[in-house]
Formats: sequence, structure tokens, C-alpha cells
Amino acid sequence: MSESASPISGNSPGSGTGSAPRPNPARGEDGKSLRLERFLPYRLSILANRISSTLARAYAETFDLTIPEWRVMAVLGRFAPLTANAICEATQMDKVTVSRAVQRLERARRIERTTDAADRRRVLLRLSADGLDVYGRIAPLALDYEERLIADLTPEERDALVLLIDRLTDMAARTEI
Amino acid sequence: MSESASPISGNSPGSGTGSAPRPNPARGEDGKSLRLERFLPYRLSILANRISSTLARAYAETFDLTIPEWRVMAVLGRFAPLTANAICEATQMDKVTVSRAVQRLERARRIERTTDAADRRRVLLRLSADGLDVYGRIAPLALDYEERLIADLTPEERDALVLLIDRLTDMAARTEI
DNA sequence: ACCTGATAGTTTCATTTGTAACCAAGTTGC
DNA sequence: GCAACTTGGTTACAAATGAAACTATCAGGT
Repeated sequence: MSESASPISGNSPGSGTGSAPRPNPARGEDGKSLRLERFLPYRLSILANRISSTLARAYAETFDLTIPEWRVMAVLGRFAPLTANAICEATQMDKVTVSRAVQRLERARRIERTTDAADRRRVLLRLSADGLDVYGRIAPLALDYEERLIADLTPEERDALVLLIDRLTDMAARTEI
Repeated sequence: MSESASPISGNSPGSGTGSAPRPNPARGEDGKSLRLERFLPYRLSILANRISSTLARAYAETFDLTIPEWRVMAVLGRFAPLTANAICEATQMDKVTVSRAVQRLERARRIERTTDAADRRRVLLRLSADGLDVYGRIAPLALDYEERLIADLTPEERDALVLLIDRLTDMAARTEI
């Protein structure tokens, strides 16, 4: 992280109250101390949030889309028609989130829904012509952004990154506190 | 990602409506197609959310703490006293989030606040004896969880991971859409 | 056919979150 | 010494979120 060399920078040394912030080791049994700025879950959260907010802002400004809506469009852009349930699986979002995203997308005429005749609980979803057009304009932007994020990684580093993320994701699914 | 081999699995082939979900390339100019499940921002978001929710659940159940509260405690556990502002910098959370976390922590008697005599806008914060005790119990749990997440990474892979995250975090700060 | 239990999706409600407006204390310039 | 601006922090309001309850449809057993 580069934003601030030390996590604690702008604080007044020697204020009236005395005691300047003193590093307080507070080690775990094994002697490892917890430094938030080195704590993997924290770092990942900062990274993911930063990227997500950049994308969210762009989608919102340019296309009036939220991230869940974009994800729905992204899967429908590749596979169609899909049921809401299939979208949940594909996007790892919960069904309420998907339901609402679908609702907004439909209102914006970016997707179309048809009740599955074979099972009338199911709703088959697909991009409308308009939605497909929007998709066709966002996808390149998103891919380009991704490319620029990893622009200064070597091919080997990119492979390593993908592999590490996958392994951690698996591990996270299996690891309890 | 292991949860579902293909992002689209449980969907009824050959329903009454005909057209089974057909892969729809929809390539960018350069021929790269957008697959959500391979899109870095998406993957990072899934990973970070998974880890964060695991931690959030544990903190909530065991200590009645939210993640922002925990982060405030984490920095106060190492550096004290700090102003709310310094906590914002250290945790990268915005001031509203910090303000609310501090409020709850104070109500729970886990931190103490004293107005800075030299600048009466500032509030100096530090863990109470009780807060320090809680901190001493959480920190080892958190470190242990982190350790288990990366348990099957070699030392080299761990170094690579940290380095990659840092580089991406920097890059994300500089990269616009 | 009819009751029971599962599945697809939506709605409700309470909580969380972030932006913007706000207040209070300090600083600067005249 | 006081208007104008800045800074530290809180409050208010609106939007996003998720768990749980709900509706509608289907499937299975009797």
C-alpha cells in the first residue's frame, strides 16, 4: 500500500494530554503481532472495494447500472435464456439481489422475461436488443480496465495471481474461524 | 473457484420455449470475450466478501463486534491514543463509519475518549481495560484464521501474494475507467 | 383429486452504508 | 478583533442490503 507510508501519520505529537501514540505490540501467543495494514483479509477488502467502487461509479455514470445489474447483464450476455436461479449460481449473488436487479433491468427495457411454459414458476430472462447493445459497449470498457489494472504484471505474474485467487477462494470456502 | 464447475449448471435443457442457453461470444474489439467468472474485479470481490463475511460472523457472534469496530480496536490496540481522523487514515474507512464504530465501542465501554486539551475539536481515543482484553482475545483468532487461509501456500507464494496485492492496490488507486 | 413438502421468485422489514448537510472549534487575513 | 475559511467530528436522510416471511407452482404419495 502506498497511500500513507505509516498507517498513523497525521497526529499531533506531544499534545497537552501527554502520551504520544506508542506502538503497542500486543502479540499473539506465538509472538506474531496483528498489524491491520498487513492483515490479509483487510488488504483484500481494501483492494476489492477500491476496484469495485471505480467500476460502480463508471457503470452508474455512463449507463445508470449498478454492479448487480451489470453482473446479471454479463451472464445474460453470454448465456441466454437463463432463469433467475441460474443467474444466482452464475453470479454468486443471492436471490433477492438478483430479483431486484432483474426488476430494474426490465423496467429499463434492457432484458425481457418470459414465463417458462414447462414450469410456470420459472422466468426465462434474456437481454433485449437494447440490453445487448449496452452490453456490447460495457464489456470492452470493463476488459480494458482489467487489462490496465494488471498492465505491469508479467504473464507469469498474471498466471500466479489467478491461481492464488482461486486457491484462496477455495480455501476461504472451507475455512471456519 | 470450485463451487460450480460451470457457472451455468442447474438449468432445464430443452424447455417448452425451445432455445437452450447458447454461449454467446460477444467479443470485444480485440477478440477477448468477457467471462464474468474470469473477470478479475469479480473474482476479487467474491474472495474478499467471502473472507469478510466469515470474519464478520465470528466477530458478531463471539464479541458483538462489527468489522469497522474491530478495525478501530485493531489500530487502537497498537497505537494509542489516536484521533478519529488518524483512525480514518489508518483503516481507510470514511469518517462516518469511524464515528459510528467509535460510538458503539464507547457505549460498550471498550474504548475511552478524552477531548484533546490543546485542540478541543479533537477526541483522543484509546482502548479501555475491557477493550484491551477483548483485543487480546480476538487478535490471536484473527491471525490464526489468516494463517489457515494461506496454510497451503509456500513461503514464496505467500510473498508473491502480498506483493501482488500491494501492486494491484497501488494500480487500482491510479487507474480510472 | 388432495394433502404435504419442495422449489422459484417476490415482498417486507430492519439494519447498514454513504453523501451531504451540519455544528463547533481553530486559523488566517485584514 | 472579527469576518471568512478550514478542520474535526456528528447528524440526517436516502439508498442498498439481507434475513425471513410470503405467494405461486410443481412433484410425490395416498
